[in-house]
Amino acid sequence: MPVDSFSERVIRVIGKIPKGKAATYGQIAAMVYSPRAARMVGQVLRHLPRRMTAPWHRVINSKGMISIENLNVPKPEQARRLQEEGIAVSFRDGNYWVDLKKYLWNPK
DNA sequence: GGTTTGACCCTAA
DNA sequence: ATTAGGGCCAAAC
Repeated sequence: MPVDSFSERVIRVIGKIPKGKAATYGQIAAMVYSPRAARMVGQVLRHLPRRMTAPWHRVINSKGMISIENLNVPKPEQARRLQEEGIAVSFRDGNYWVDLKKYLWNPK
């Protein structure tokens, strides 16, 4: 029996993000019925196994910035993965940015 | 068990 | 417009 843990729900929701779109942490938190647990979403991804095929790279913060740093996965890799999906990523002030107006996932 | 910790977000100054 | 501070809540310790 699979446990209906917060982590499982988060991973499940991330798997639904369509290619070429991006979602924010807060957005995902809201979708798992814990609108204030945005930070937790990041905590889940922090412990994500490397073999995970889930599109974790489509998750960014509310400003459209890639928040990753000094973890097992470097920022440039996430930026490149997004670009490969057709998402424009710009580099500003030492960080990568995505235009949320264009690429934010609009779930139903 | 309690305490600490964040891939964050929102508000106020 | 930018910056600073506090809240959040589940997982890790």
